[in-house]
Amino acid sequence: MKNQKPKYMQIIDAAVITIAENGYHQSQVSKIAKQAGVADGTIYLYFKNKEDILISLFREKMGHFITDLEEVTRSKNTASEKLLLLIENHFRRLSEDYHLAIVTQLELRQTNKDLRLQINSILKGYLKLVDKILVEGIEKGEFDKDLDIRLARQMIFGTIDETVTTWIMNDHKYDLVGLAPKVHQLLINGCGNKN
Amino acid sequence: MKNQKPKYMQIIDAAVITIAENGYHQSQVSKIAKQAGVADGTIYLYFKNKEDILISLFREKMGHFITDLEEVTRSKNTASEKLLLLIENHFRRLSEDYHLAIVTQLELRQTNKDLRLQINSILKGYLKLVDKILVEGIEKGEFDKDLDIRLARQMIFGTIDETVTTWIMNDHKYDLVGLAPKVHQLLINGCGNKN
Amino acid sequence: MKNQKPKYMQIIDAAVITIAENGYHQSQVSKIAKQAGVADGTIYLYFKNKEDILISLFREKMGHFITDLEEVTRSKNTASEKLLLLIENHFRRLSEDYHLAIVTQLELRQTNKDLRLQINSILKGYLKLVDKILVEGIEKGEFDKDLDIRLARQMIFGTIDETVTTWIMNDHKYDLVGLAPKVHQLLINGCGNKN
Amino acid sequence: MKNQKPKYMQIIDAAVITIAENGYHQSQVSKIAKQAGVADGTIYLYFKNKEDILISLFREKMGHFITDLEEVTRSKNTASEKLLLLIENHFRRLSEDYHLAIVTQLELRQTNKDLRLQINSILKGYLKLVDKILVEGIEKGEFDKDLDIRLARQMIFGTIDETVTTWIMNDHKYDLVGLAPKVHQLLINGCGNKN
DNA sequence: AATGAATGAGACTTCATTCAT
DNA sequence: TATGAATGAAGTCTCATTCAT
Repeated sequence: MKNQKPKYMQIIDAAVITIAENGYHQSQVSKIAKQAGVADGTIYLYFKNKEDILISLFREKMGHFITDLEEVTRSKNTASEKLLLLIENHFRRLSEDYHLAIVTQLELRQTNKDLRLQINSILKGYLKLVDKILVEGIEKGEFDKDLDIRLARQMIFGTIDETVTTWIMNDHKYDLVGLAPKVHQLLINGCGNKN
Repeated sequence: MKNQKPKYMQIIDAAVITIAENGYHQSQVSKIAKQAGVADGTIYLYFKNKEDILISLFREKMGHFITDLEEVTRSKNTASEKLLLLIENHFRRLSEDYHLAIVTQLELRQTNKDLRLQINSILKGYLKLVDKILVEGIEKGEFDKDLDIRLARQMIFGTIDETVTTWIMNDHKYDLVGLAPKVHQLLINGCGNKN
Repeated sequence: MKNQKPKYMQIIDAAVITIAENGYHQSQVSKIAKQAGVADGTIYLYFKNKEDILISLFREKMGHFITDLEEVTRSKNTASEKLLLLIENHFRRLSEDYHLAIVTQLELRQTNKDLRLQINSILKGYLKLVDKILVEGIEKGEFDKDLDIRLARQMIFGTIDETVTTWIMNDHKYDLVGLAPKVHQLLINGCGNKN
Repeated sequence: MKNQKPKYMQIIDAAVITIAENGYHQSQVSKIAKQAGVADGTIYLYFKNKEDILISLFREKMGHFITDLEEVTRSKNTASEKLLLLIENHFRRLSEDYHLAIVTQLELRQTNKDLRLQINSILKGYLKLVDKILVEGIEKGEFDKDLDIRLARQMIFGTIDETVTTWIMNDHKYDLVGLAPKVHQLLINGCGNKN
């Protein structure tokens, strides 16, 4: 693990709260520092610059998430079951940390192209996991053998992402995790073997 | 040689090019004005402020698009055919105007919440059209009668959106329109009547 | 008379209204033009620049006023009576045109030094009239023969001016003209106990 | 070599000099900052905005002045003597700081209504002191028992103010403080012949 | 004479980052 | 390590004035 020092995570957690509550453009370094209970300058002892806070935030929070997902899905036998677990975990994770959900779904997208490229590279792990499940499903005959993996992955990720974003935009007033089975069914139908 | 385009559209087109080429945060009003071939102050004869350029841009470009889609889909009989037309048109529209694609998929999302709320309200027309197709499909027995329309809509929009974004992130090096039938098949399977 | 063309006075009157209602800094040339019912550019056919409108405004409105005062005071025999007439006329004039009062007492003072120097030179005629009354009063034995004319003039003008300004600042909610006799008495007698 | 003055007063003093020498409208924040020997941004660590500099300037410079006047006049027994002290101190204060005199008499009056309202509220203390002297003078029989206090106050303030402004407009080429006794005499006795 | 669309210079303010302590 | 006062670059918008019609 990169940095076990308390202040490092302290600042990242402060950034999540600050950004969720004030929005990305109203989250000045000084505001994050105050939330973290450190001086402005201290931030720069732990992060190269402001962008580095955001990338680190995403890496720490989503990196663990992806590792967890890999472990969890290993326990299931079928691709379909793995996909359900993935969706459920994804939804649960963001349901449990509403601040983080706002930050990753809404606020972190207001950043420039460079930052988003770096975020995408972190997301690659997630997409690779989806691909692995798809390949396995095809091999096992659960999914259509002519399935275009790239498109299927985009459908799965796009649907999950859009579902979460809509949930946030509606002030998370309904149960997100409860939607998992239905979303799973939709996606399985999409990938499914028609015959 | 006078430019016959009214200044209003001239400035919007200049904004699309400038933002696509320089990124949202590097598209100063002065840069847009220079691209449009007008003085900085002229911008403010046609737009209330910078944000107004962006909202107008989206409304002009996407508003027409939605109206067009409504007309085009009317010509087809089945919901499935309508959905295919919708996907094809969406892909074609953004394929044909790569600058616009970058702006709507990447750059316009870096804006503040207010602006995105306005953009979302314009998008409502698109989402309503998707809903209409879904309802029709269910009534005609093409789609599962227990289909959750909101989730299906999120799948359709999320998949299309993610497909376009990925295409742009990969520097549009493959044919987007050509993907339409396969994307359509994936989505139809998802919504489809299983029995 | 300098300019008898209707538009000239039309623009000056529009300037008085616009400045009185919106304040000096919110009275753009375009706003004055709209109030006058002419195009922006037309203003520049009658005035060299914006400052010229203000100077002309002051000259037209106050120039006549000073000429009038000279005539009116000629009818009286004593300096004291002349001073009373001067005060009464000054107060009446501004009471009758509240817009003009606001403009000359408050708004026109927010201008730069150059403009105020020109305004002061117009005011010279007024101050000369006061001086003439003072000299006459001394010669006739009404006033102290050792009176410092410059200081006395500053007292008279300063007192009148301050009285009008205070009246405006209090939203002209009391009768200004009615104060004339008392102000006159003060100036003639001062605060002193005569016995 | 560090400047020991706290930055707050350093900036206010710089503003007085800058405004006196360049005029209000040519006193950009950057010019004041340069005069103060600080960076532009530093201004905003001590003042909310540009207007706040001016209000603070007036409060610091005139607030103390009014407090001083209250103390000084307490040492005298008669209202007449107190008035003389007030005039002398007023004149001396502005004679000694010519820059400040220009700023308060000419430049600060070119500001918008909001700012002037705030300035007026600071001036209230001065006017109250005048009122106190007048009341005392009436009670002691020095002044006419029928004296209209509001008008008398306007005469006193108006005369003093006009005298200072005229002195500045004449490039302070004569001794202002030396005028105090005569101004005092005028105000006490008026223009009238005492015989 | 009259129009009014177009011009473009100019300034306040913010905030990521630094560095002396 | 930690601080936080100080920095200074950079951009949106206004509005007096012009000039082609």
